[in-house]
Amino acid sequence: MALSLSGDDEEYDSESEQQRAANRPKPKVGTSAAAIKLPSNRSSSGARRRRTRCRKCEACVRTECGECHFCKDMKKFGGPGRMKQSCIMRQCIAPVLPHTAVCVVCKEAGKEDTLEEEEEKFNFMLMECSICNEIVHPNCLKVNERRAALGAVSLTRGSRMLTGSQKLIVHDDLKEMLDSNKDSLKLEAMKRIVAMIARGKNASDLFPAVVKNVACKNIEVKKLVYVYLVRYAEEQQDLALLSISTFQRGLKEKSDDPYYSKLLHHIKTEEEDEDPYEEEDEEGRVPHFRGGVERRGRFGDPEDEADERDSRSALLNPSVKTPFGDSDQSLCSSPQAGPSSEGGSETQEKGPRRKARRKRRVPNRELSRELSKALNQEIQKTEDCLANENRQPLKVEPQTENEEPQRLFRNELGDQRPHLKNKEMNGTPWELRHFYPSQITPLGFNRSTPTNRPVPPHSPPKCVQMERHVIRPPPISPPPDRLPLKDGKSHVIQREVWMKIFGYLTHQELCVCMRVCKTWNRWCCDKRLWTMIDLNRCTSITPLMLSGIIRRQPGSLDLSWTNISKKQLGWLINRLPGLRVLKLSGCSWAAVSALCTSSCPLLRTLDVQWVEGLKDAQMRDLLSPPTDNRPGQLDNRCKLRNVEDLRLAGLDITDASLRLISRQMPSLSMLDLSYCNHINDQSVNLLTAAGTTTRDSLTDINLSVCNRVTDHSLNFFKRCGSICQIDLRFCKQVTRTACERFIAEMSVSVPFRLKEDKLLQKAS
DNA sequence: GACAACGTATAT
DNA sequence: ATATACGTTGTC
Repeated sequence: MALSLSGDDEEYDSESEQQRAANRPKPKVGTSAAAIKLPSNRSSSGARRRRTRCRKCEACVRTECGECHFCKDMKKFGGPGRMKQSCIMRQCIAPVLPHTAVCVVCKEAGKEDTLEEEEEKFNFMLMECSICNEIVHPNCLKVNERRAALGAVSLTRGSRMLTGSQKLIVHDDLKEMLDSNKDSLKLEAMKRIVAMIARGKNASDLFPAVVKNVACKNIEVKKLVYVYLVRYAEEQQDLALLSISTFQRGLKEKSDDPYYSKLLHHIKTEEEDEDPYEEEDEEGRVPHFRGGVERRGRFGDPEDEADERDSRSALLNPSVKTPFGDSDQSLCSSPQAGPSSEGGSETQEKGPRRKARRKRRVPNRELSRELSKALNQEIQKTEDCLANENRQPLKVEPQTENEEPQRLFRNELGDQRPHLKNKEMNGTPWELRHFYPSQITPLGFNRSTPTNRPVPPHSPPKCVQMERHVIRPPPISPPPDRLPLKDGKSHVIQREVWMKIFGYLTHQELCVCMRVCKTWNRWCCDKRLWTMIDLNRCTSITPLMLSGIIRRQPGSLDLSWTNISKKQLGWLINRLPGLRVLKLSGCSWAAVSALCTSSCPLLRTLDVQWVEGLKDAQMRDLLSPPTDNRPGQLDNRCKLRNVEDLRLAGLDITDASLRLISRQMPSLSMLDLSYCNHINDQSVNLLTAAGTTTRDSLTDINLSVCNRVTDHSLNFFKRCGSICQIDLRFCKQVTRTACERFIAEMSVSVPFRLKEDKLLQKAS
């Protein structure tokens, strides 16, 4: 939106940015820079406050790793100290507002700590409006609203009142800014205006001021003017507006710009080019905004590739688009748009108006398309802004157990914050629909290993730069405590009971539930319901999915047979401090190699079976300690030192790898070496040799379909103190007799039995 | 006042 | 697109 302004950059960046731009060229900025601040604009709404670490999350309580890029820059680790960034392993996953933050209304700090009741907590915790950046207690909004004699209105309306109260001032400011001869001010004004439109506000009184800027040389200003005019023309059902002479003049001046020359062409030919396909017009313009259900069916259809980005933008931003009166009914049924009940009501509320408008159809199909395209570009910009918003952690101050007040805030106040609602509300279900394509059937623990390695899709999607986005995990127990009913009462069943019920549902079913209403949407996102995220064989891992994963902070993540890229995987690992189980079977070594540079000290289970290209050399990289041996770099232990369950089936590894494993993985308890053709008796000897830790730690070893393993290996296993299961099924050189002999000999100390042919299991 | 590090401008 | 630099904010 203008939309690109996502409200976020509305106040905070504008002034400081301008100054910065002016001051930047010289590396050393004088202190005067700070002095030139323009407090006037800032006063109309709060400057955005920087967030600070929560000090509680797993990342915050860690010590610096000393290995990462940022640590190495630090003076304490011998670096120059120029980067001034936090250790990558310590990047807070739930940043909070600084404790000096106070409510803009009552000037007091967050008070939720003093309260017991969940709803009260919510009402008295500090929250930040992402449009105006003001920090308020939701309760103070309500109070304000009552004072304004607006009657009993919802919190949602309350927030609108707050922003609405600034409208007059803002309008005057905007006119002034548009009249100024500074492009930067014009740009800022246009950004705000388009943002207002996106919020459903009437900006028609600004039309004369905006039109003056049609000829503005600044391309950004011009684009926004264009967006405004398109919106205005649609609103007024007056395409003639689009060809007003000033507008044309403005475009002509920039006729070398394909964007504008194309548009100009359409405007010029508009009159003679009457649309002969009026009936099809609907089809012609709708594709950009197709609903999710329909889209799901089309997903992956190459013919639709071109539309995909657009349709996705629309899906992500239904209410951004809404003010522009474009097709929208598809969104009503769109699962993406759906989870939020207010999203639905908003659409319904505006429905009739839009229907009426639709009847008086814009005659020029081409132009319509052009408009849709332009609008979608703006919408896309918004989406980008939303992505950026992740960088501004939304977390509000104190972290009670019921976290994510901002999410709540957004949902509650979402109506006039299309950009927020879209991100929070439909980002989730959108991703998740793609998490579980129906054809997915997770591979088991490799008993039915494919004879032909399934080919993971090539050319992984490019990973957006998300390095420094802060993505918050879900609340542990999101409010409200009970489902609010229409009559103002609450449902008799408490949230925790619902949670138990939700606990019985599959993730796919949870995704359906998330579309029911905003409360269910919130509840169904509960971290406890997503301890394990399974994306096995999901053909395309998208950035949205990645952020969805981070928000849920799963303990277990299955990315087997996906086309995840190295960058994506590295990004994920660095942001999943609590990850215990990681399954990457069938991925490329290129991707898995991300583990070489990322530290995941808590990882307990690593599944890298059937990873193409994973041989001895790669195992060495995977298991070798960090290479930095400077003083202070004391951690020379293996990056995967805490892995207890290692799955290496189908790899071309030899004794060289096993030697490393036996030395570097002291906690290794379960080892899967099935289908490893190079594994032989000597390998088993290495694993069980005196002095190795694996000798005592191994409880479960899978050597099925290892054709070089013979009866002799069984003798080595006698040395293992903890061994409980030895799987030698389908090992051609292992005999049943040898297994029976093993059982007989072991019976003195540990009773074993044959569970299946050549599958030895401890009896008790 | 020292230190940490957020958020963004700028360089590559 | 990504990496680097740094003014400035936040904490102690």
